[in-house]
Amino acid sequence: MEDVAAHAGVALKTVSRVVNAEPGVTPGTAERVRAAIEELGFRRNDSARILRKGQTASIGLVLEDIGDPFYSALARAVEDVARAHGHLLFTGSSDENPAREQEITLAFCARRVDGLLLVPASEDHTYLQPEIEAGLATVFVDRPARLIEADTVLTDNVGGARDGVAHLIRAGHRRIGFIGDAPQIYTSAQRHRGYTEAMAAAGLAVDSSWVTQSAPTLEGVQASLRQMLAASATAVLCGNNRISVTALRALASIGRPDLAFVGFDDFELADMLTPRVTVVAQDVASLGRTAAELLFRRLDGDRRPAERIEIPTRLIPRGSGEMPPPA
Amino acid sequence: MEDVAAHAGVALKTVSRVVNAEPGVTPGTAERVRAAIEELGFRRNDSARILRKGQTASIGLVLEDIGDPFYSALARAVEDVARAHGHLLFTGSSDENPAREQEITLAFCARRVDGLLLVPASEDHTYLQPEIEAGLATVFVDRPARLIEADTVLTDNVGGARDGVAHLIRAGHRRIGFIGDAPQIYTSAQRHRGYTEAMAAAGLAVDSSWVTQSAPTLEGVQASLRQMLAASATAVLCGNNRISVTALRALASIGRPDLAFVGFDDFELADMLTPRVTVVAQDVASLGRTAAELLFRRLDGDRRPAERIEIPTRLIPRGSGEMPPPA
DNA sequence: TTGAAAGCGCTACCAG
DNA sequence: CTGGTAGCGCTTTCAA
Repeated sequence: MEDVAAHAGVALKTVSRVVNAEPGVTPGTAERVRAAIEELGFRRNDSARILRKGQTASIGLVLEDIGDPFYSALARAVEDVARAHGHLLFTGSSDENPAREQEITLAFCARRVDGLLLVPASEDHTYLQPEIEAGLATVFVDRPARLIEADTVLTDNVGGARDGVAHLIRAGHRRIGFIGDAPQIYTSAQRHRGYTEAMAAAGLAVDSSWVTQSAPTLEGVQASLRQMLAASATAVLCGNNRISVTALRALASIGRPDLAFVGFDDFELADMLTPRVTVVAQDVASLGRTAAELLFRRLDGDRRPAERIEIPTRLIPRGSGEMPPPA
Repeated sequence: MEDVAAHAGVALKTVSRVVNAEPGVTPGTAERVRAAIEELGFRRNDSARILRKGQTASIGLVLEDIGDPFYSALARAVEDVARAHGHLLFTGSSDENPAREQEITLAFCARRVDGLLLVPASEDHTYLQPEIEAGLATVFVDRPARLIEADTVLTDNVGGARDGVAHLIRAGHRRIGFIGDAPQIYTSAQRHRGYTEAMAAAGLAVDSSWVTQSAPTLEGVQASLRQMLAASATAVLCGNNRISVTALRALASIGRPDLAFVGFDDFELADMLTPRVTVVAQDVASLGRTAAELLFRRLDGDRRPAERIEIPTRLIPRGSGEMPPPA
C-alpha cells in the first residue's frame, strides 16, 4: 500500500480510502491511485485489515464429516448465507470425535472467526464458555449444546419418527421394529423416543427384540433384522439413512425385501429401488440456512436469549411404507 | 498477551515463548505463565501472528458445489491432508460460474492463504498470474488451468471412457451411444474423446444420432435415449453420475430398462438398482489427496516445473454393462 | 480533500 | 535464561 502511495504520489491513507471506496477523494486522485494499483498488481492484505478491525468476516463450520452428503448439503446452505453476508467459510470434520471437535473449534477461535456453527460431537461444551462470553456468536446445529446455554437449530426428530411409525400403523402394522444408531447420539435417542411414543399412543406393545440401537454395520443390522423377523415384526423404522441403506442390503441378502420399511432421512435414488423407499425427509438445507441466518442475526447485534428452533420433517410415501402386513 | 505478562510478572516476550513452546524458559517461570494464561482464559490471536509471520497456515479450496457428493468427497480428502500439515481449510462453491470462481479465489488471496486448490470454472486464469508469481502455490484439480502453467491433477478421463466402451464392445455391442454433459466442460469433452477413440479402435462407425452433449435434464436425456434407440443403438455410455441417474430414470419411464449401460463415475446404491449398474469409477479421494499433497510439497519448497498427474479409473462390472445386445 | 502518526497483537532480532 | 524494541500492513483519529 505504501508502494502504491509512492507510485501515485499521494499519502498511504489516500490509497486506503480508494481501496475501501471511502468518500473524500477527488476523482482525479482516485484515478491516479487506481492506475498505480493496477500497475503494481496490488491486492489489499486482509490479514492486516482483520488485525486492525477486530473482525475477520469469516465463520467456522464444524461438522461430523464434510464428505457425507447430509453434511455437505448443510455446508452448502451455510455457505450461501455466509456469502450473502460477505463472510468466508472455514469447514472442519470432527469424525464424531470430541477431542477433534474441540481442536477444530479452538483453532477457529484462535483465528478469531466472527461466528461458529457447530454440529457437536462432545458431551461438554463448557470449554466454549469463555469464547462466548468474549463475544463469539455460536449456533448449534442438528444436536443441542451440552452444559451451556446456546442457540440451537434442530430437526423435529421425535415428531418425524412418530409420523413414520404412525404411517406404518395406518397401513395395518401392529408389530413394528426400530433400528437406530448408538443411543449416545442425540438424534438417535430422539428418534427412538418418537418411535416409543407413537407405539404407546396407538396402544401397541413393544417387544424388546424388535429394537436395536448401535453403530450400523452390515452384520449388526442383518442380525437385528433376523431377530426382529423371528419375533414376528412386520415393519421397521430405520433411524438414519446409513442404516436404511444397510438394512436394504441386509434385507436383500437374507431374502426378505418384503418387510414394510420407513427410513428416517431421504436419500438419492430412494425412489428408484425396489420397492421404492418411503422416508421421513429432513430439510437439511433449511436446517443449515436457518442456523446460519440466526448466527448472522446475532452478529448483527441481536441480544435476545438463546433460541431453540425445530425444523419440521415431511413424510414421503413411495411404496415400502404402504405395504400391508402379511394376512 | 500483555495482560498475561503483567499477571505473571514477566515480559511479554516470555509469554510468547511459553505459548509457542520455544526453548529458553525456566520450568518455574513457564508454570507461572501457564497459570496466568489459564486464569485469564487467554488464547493467542492468530490474526496478529499471521500478519507478523506472513504465513496463514490455511489453504483455500474452490470447487463447483460443496453440496455435491463428488466434490464433498474431494473436500474431505483435502481436509485430511491439510490437517496433517497443520493447516485450516477455506471452501467455496463457484457453481460453474467463472465470475464466482474469480471472486472466491481473489477473496482467498486477499486472506493470503498459503495455497490454493482449484476446480476451475473459468476459461482464463491469467488473473492468477500475479498471485502465483508473488508466491501463491496453486494446484488445479479435476480440470486443467487455462492460459497459464500450473500443477494439475486429473482423472484419466479419456482412458476411463475408452475402457467403458471397450467393455461394452466385449459384451458384443457394435451400436453404442454416448450421453455427455456440455462439451465446454473439460471432463465432458475428454470422455467424449475416449468414446470416439474406443469406437474407432474397434473399427466401429458412430451414428451421429447416438451422441448427445448438453446439460442433463430429464427431458433432454429422455429425448436422447429415444433418438438413440430409434437409431438401433443397443448400449450407452453416460458421461457422469448425474447423467447416469437421469438416464436410469428416463429408461424406466420409457419402459426400456434393458439397454446395456455403463456410467462414468460410481455412485451410492449403483449396486442396488435393477439391473445393477456397471461403472467406470473415479478415485475421488485419491484425486483430492494427490492434489493436496502436491500443494504441500510446493509449500515445502519444491520448485520443479509444473506437474500434470493423471489418476487411473477402475471399471466395476455389476450387470448393466454385461448384458449382450438383443439377438 | 488530504496527510501524519498511533497502534491492532504478535514475533524477530539483538541486548543484557 | 530473560527482556526491550522494531515492525508486519492496515485502519483510526486527528490535524492541516
